[in-house]
Amino acid sequence: MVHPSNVKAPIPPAPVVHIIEDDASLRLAIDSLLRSVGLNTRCHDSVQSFLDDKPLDTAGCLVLDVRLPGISGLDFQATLAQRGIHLPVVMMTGYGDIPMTVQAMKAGAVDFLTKPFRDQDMLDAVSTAVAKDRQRRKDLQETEALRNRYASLSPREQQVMALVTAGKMNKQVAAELNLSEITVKIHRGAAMRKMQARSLAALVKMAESLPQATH
Amino acid sequence: MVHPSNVKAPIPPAPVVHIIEDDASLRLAIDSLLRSVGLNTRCHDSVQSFLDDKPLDTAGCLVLDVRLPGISGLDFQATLAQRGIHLPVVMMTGYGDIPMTVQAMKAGAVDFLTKPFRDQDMLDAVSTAVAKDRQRRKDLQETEALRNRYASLSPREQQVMALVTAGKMNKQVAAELNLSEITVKIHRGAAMRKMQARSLAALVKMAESLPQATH
DNA sequence: ACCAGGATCATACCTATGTATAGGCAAAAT
DNA sequence: ATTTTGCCTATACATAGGTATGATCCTGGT
Repeated sequence: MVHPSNVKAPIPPAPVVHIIEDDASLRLAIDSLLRSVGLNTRCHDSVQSFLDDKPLDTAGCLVLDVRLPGISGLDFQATLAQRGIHLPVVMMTGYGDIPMTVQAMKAGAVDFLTKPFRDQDMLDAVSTAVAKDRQRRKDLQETEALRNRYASLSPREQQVMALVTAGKMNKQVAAELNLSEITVKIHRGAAMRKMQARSLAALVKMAESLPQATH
Repeated sequence: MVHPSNVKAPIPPAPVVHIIEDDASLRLAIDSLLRSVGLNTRCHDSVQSFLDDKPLDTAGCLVLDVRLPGISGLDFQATLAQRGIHLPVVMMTGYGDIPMTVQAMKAGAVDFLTKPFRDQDMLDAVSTAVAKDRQRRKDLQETEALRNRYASLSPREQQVMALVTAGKMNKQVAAELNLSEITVKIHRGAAMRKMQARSLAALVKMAESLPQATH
């Protein structure tokens, strides 16, 4: 008999906190703090080390020093965005000033901690950041499934779906696309089937949440 | 003949910047700076003065000192939220620290300027804040019109609309509400008319954007 | 050469939806 | 007391939507 957890457990996704900090002792301190509350961690002494590693398939967050060898943590935020890495960032600093803080927060940092910080503050920030990433991934997963289904529609079916969800009647769609009404019905039915929409209302809602960017 | 601007001009909404700063000279400096670029302003030396005045019917923003007589600017942010005042806030400080900055930004401040700041920084922040408020008011206006129409529906019509926009067929709605199908059709038709929806798709979209909170 | 899939259309049939007309009932407003 | 309003129902008809069957045409790949 197999242990239940190997059979039906959804397996808690085990978030990974990526620590990027060049000071070894602080890095280790954060590492053991986070591990003490059951979080998985990956330690890096530079951004390059993180970029080479990047297991981005699991939820998590970044804990990032502002002052890093070679690049500022603030600039690195921009780099992350460019590369499509959307892990929430918890920023740390020893010698930060307010403009720096403002910039980091505007760029979407979850928190900005000044060294030395209290353990609890770090834990709270990481907890918030991880929750944020979980939510983001959940949303992403939902719309991705939708996109896949949408991509499986033939060009015509996509056209018909667009007009139908815009509120047009079959005959109007037919007129706009120079088709017979019966053909529109065929495409419409195929779109409903492929999109797994059991009602027009459901299809409209899907169409609504489709145009969302990749975040 | 009347001047064209008095006839068909949509009248630029004239945003108002509310300045709350107890230091008279700085207050005047900000006031003249903002007026120099054509913005309307209201000056206050305390939060009470602002709360007594509050012409909140026009778009605009708040320029707020962190240290104010009687209350901290940070606490005042919470007060504003409680009172349903959603003007974007540009925070200023002479002696701010990073935790303070983080808290203000988390609470939604548009920017956090350290005195002395450059004129251009203030102008940029105010410009962003005003644009934000314009967008918020625009969104609000749209959903408000929708809410009014929804409020004009009878309870039954609202029920029917909810089920119909959830994708149920008339007969299913009838079963759930213990009605005859024909009655559902009546309510459904009335809902479409009152909501000014020319198609089911339109009604579904309206239902989607209705539940939004007041921001 | 052959086949699969996409696109097109037709006939036929059934179901779903919309509206008009007409009536009954109860609560609230005038 | 009367009117209005919301709510409920029915019959009848018209339009819209959905699906099945069958067929033609084209294109890209085996």
